[in-house]
Amino acid sequence: MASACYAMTEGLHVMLVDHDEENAAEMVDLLEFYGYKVVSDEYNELLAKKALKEGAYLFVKKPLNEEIVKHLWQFMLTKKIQKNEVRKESKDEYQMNVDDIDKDNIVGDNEKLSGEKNNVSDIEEQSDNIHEAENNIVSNGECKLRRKSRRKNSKETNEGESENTTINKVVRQKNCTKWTADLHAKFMKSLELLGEGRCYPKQIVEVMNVPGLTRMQVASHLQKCRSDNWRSPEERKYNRRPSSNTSLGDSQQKSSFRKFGTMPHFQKNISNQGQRNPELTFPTLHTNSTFVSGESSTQEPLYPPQFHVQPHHLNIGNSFNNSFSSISYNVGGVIQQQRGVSFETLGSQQLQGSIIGSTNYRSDLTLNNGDRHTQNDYNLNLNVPHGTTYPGNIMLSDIDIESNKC
DNA sequence: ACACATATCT
DNA sequence: GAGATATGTG
Repeated sequence: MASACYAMTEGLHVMLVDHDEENAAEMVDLLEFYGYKVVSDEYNELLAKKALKEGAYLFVKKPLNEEIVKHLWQFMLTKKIQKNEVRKESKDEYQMNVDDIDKDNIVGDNEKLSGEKNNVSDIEEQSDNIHEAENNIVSNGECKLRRKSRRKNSKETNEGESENTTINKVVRQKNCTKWTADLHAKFMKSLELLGEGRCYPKQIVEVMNVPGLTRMQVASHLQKCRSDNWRSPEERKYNRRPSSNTSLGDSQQKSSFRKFGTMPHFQKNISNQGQRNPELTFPTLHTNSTFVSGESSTQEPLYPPQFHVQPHHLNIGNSFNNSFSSISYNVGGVIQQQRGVSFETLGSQQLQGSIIGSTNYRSDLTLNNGDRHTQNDYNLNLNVPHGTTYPGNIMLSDIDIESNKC
């Protein structure tokens, strides 16, 4: 290899963006000559800016000369060290590494660079350790370890990044689903359609029919909603949950009601409600004006699907309408709901209109009509006008530029 | 093996 | 705090 620092460059990827195909081809040759993996893309300024925003280390203005290309790795390494130091909060080590890499000295210390490279592939090593552990354990933990391994493999497959295995092992940032108001509304609508006892993440995903949305994401969102007593994100934002509702802490409360695998049945929970341990009685939320329904004990609102977790929300009747109504009337930070309003008559269309009218909904959005969320719904909207001039056309990164970080 | 609920992490 | 990921369970 042409460079003495190949050990450092071989794991690096350079995204080359150049509208001049001839020049791009030359640059690819040059970069590859020095051991960089080149990810060549068509001229795409949006992608370029996005990559920088997402963490690309360098954006070099062309024309590139050989010296720049030859030592791109140093800039990347410096940035990586800095990033690691921020994590470790170890200023001493940081200074040592920076000192070791004399910026005036083009050729770095191969041994130290190799060590740094090992840091880059920490994840690979951890992965190997897992496999080692699996091989060594033959007891009851074997099944669990297998499962762990399977999950791991499955995850890698699902990420759909099989084309570039090197990037796969380094890049772990995932797309971060933004639960926008409309997406959440669609989520809630799905719950309504599924009905009590059928609100499982898998079913919800299917009903929502949002491309790219996974069961895990829905499950996570479901968990969030449940943990906050089925209040919409907007509602949660402006109406804090009373902290003095119970003598038990949240964790204790949750563990007290942990039931795995199956969802509770509506009737069963109603009949059991009066027999619950008084210590486990849940607070009522309607005193916080976030929700209004009949005030009698038999008409306490129910926030499905997890009745056993939120028994204090039980309501015999159209529970979902109540739940949705709560959302409708509390978005935008203003509680508009009035006591005594009957939500039994609120249909989904009313719900939809209410939400759209008070938030930033897209006017063309309709719930559960197969409306596709394009990639832009989940990725950054850079909104960069065509023709914007950028400082250069080569970026060096060790992250997945297609992913959004939380 | 799978999906779930919950805990924990980022 | 939101969302992703890990863990334990049925």
